[in-house]
Amino acid sequence: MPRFALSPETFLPLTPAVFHLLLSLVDGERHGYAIMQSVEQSTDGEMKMGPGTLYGTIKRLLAAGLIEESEERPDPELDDERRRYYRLTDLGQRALGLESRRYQRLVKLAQNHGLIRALT
Amino acid sequence: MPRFALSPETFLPLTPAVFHLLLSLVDGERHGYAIMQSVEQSTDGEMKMGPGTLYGTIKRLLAAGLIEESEERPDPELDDERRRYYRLTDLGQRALGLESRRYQRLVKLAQNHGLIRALT
DNA sequence: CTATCTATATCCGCAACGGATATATCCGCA
DNA sequence: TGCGGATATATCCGTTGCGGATATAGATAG
Repeated sequence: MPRFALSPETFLPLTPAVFHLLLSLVDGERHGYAIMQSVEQSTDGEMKMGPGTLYGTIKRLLAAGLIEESEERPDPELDDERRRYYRLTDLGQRALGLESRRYQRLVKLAQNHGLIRALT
Repeated sequence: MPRFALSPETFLPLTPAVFHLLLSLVDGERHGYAIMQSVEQSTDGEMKMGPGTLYGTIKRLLAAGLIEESEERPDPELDDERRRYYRLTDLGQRALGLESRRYQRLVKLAQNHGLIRALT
């Protein structure tokens, strides 16, 4: 936990790995391995996150205060004790929102220059 | 110049610095210092590219074949001999288009998760 | 009972970023 | 005409982050 609450702008731009990891937590808690699968699935296999990137990035995001570990466990029947669950902090949520808006402006720029068409 | 023409997909995802540099060349040739100013201006000062990032990135993009140096000089009256002009290669153009579309899909994802609103 | 998947974690080489520094030219202006 | 700030390119190098390889071990299916 950082001694001073940093403003989310200081983390921008996010690296692609960080962006995808945060995005995979936007709907609720997930454990590491599930994040890995979620990133690959939501990008149709385009983005693959190996264990080195995954756990290294988790560690950095914890230290930066963008995610935090959850103590809640699911039903013991469905649980796997090895798992460690993570969720977005308010700071992480805000950084993700800001970065998404940044992407949106870049898409607009690219459209204005004829690189891509607007979606119908 | 690479011995084998790589497909543009192999360069994805682009780093933010690379993306902005390529984007600033999409409308035509520019010299290094003008790229720096263009990036800052087109992002309303949000993205600032110092000389270390600028010239280091230019060197890497030349080696990768995404940009190339232009031999054409403007009117001698308007010219500054110190300048070195660069333009996108076909490969660079394609990589930029692919990355823009990738951003577009990510924006869509973020919208579906309520992180941002769709633009009118 | 054994192979494969799940799950976490660390190591470490490599690439990229980016501030600092250096050098020199261009240009407006006093 | 000469002074200073903006223009312009380039390198150096410390720090960060990526990402494949490797290790360990419990869960699961056949």
